[in-house]
Amino acid sequence: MSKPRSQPKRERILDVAEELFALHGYDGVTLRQIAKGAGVDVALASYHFGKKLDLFNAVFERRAELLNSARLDALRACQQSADSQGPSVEQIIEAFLRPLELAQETGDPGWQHYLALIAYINNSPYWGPRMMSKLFDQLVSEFIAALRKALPDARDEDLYWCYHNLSGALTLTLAQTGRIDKLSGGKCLSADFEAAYNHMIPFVAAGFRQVCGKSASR
Amino acid sequence: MSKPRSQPKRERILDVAEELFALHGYDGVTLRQIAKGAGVDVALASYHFGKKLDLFNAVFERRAELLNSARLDALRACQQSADSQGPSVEQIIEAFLRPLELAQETGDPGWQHYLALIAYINNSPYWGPRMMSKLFDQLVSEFIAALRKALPDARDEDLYWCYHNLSGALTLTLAQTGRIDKLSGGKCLSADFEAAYNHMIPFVAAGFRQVCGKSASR
DNA sequence: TCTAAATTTCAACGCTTGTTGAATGTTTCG
DNA sequence: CGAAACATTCAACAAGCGTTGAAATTTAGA
Repeated sequence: MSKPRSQPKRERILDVAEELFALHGYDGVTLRQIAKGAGVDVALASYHFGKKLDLFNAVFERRAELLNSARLDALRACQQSADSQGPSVEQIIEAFLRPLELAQETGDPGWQHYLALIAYINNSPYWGPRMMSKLFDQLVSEFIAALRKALPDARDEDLYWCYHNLSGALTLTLAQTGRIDKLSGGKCLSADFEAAYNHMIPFVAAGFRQVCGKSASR
Repeated sequence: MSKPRSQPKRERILDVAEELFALHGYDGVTLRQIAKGAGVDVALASYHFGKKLDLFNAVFERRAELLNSARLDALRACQQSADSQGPSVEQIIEAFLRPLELAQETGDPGWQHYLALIAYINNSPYWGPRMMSKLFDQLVSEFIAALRKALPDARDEDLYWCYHNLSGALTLTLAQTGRIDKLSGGKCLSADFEAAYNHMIPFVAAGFRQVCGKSASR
C-alpha cells in the first residue's frame, strides 16, 4: 500500500515547517528549529523529505491541489448559475477569493500559515518565478479568461495589469503582517479575512471596470 | 586621488547589501557574499556597521529620508494647486506613487533595489511590524488624511481597507518578481513602472470611490 | 616630513548549518 | 513467532556562519 498509515511525525514536520517558513522565509528557518518544533530528531526530516529544498516543496504540494480545485469549483459554480452573458466581474472575483476564506475556516490553522507562505513566495523576486507559475498559472488563466468575457472591451494588457493589482492586494492580505491593525488603530484587523474580502471585492471590481470597461481611456 | 570623505568602500557595501537583501531577504544573504560583491574583506562590514542587523538598518536609513520627503513634497504640491475642496483622489494617489518612479529614473539602480527591499519588508510578517511603522506611518497618515478630505462620506474602516489594497498592489509592483511578464506573455513588463502606475492610479481611485463614496453600501 | 587617527586586511575563534551512515526501535504480515 | 520493512534516533562530518583582536595600510593635519 502506498499511503495506508497516517504518519503523525511526518505530518508534524510539515506543519511546523509550514508555519516557520511562512514567518521567516526559507533561509530564516533551520531544520533543527523545525525538528525541535515537531518534537523530533533533525535527521527525520531528511529521512522523510531528503534535502531542505525538498521539504520546502513538500509543504507546498500538500495543499496545492485541494486549494486549486476549490477555487476552480467556485468559478465553475458561478459560471453555471450565470446567464448566457456569463458571470459578472464581482462574481468572478468572489469565486477567486472566497475559497481562501473557507480554507481558513476549516479550523485548521495550517491553512492560514499556508496562505501566508504563498504570499511570501508570490512577493519574492527569487521564489516567485521559481514556484508561482507551476502552482497557479493554469488557474489564474482560467479566471482571466472569465474576466475577459465579462469585460468584452478590455485590452489584454489592461486586463493583466488589473489582475496584478488584485494579486497584490490579496498577497498583502494573506501575508498577515498586522500592519493595518496598527495603522487603523484597531479599526481593521489583519486576521479578519471576511472583512478584507468584503472590501476587496467591490474595490477590485470597480478598478477592473474603470480600467477595462467600455469608456476606459485608450 | 579620489575623495576619501565619500568613503567608496563603505558605500559599495551598502549598495551590494541593498541588492542582495532585496533579492534573498535578510537570512538569505551572508556577510561574506556582501563583502565579495563589494570587493572587500568581510571584517570591513563589521567595522563600518557593527552587527549584521545594523547593516540591514543602515541600508534602510540611507534613502528613507529622501524618499519620504519626495513623496511629502508631491502631496504638498498637489494640495497647493488644488481649490478649496482639496485635491482629488486621483491627484493624491498620483502624489503617492509618482515619486517612486522618479527615484528610479535618477539612473541609480540602487533605488530599484531599495524599493524591492521595502516590498520585502512590507510583506513580511516578521519584518513588517518591526520596520514599516517607524519608516512610513507618519507619511501614510498624511496621505490618508488627504483622502479622508477627498472622500468626506467615507468611514474610517473603509478608508483603511482601501489603503491596504493600494499598499498591496504597490508592494507587488515594487517587488519586481516578473510574474506578470510571464503571465501576460510579455504584454506587461514588471520593470515598466510607468505602465504599472498608469494602470494603478485609475484602478485604485475607482476602488476608493466605490467603497468610500457617497453611495457606498453600508 | 612625522604622527596619530582612520581604514582595511588578516587570521582565527566558537557555533551552527545541512547532511549522512550506522544503530536502535517499531510495524507489518506471512 | 520471526523477519523484513519502515521509522526514528544517535553521533559525527565538513563547510560556512557572524564576529573579533591585532596587524598592516592609508589618510589627515601640523
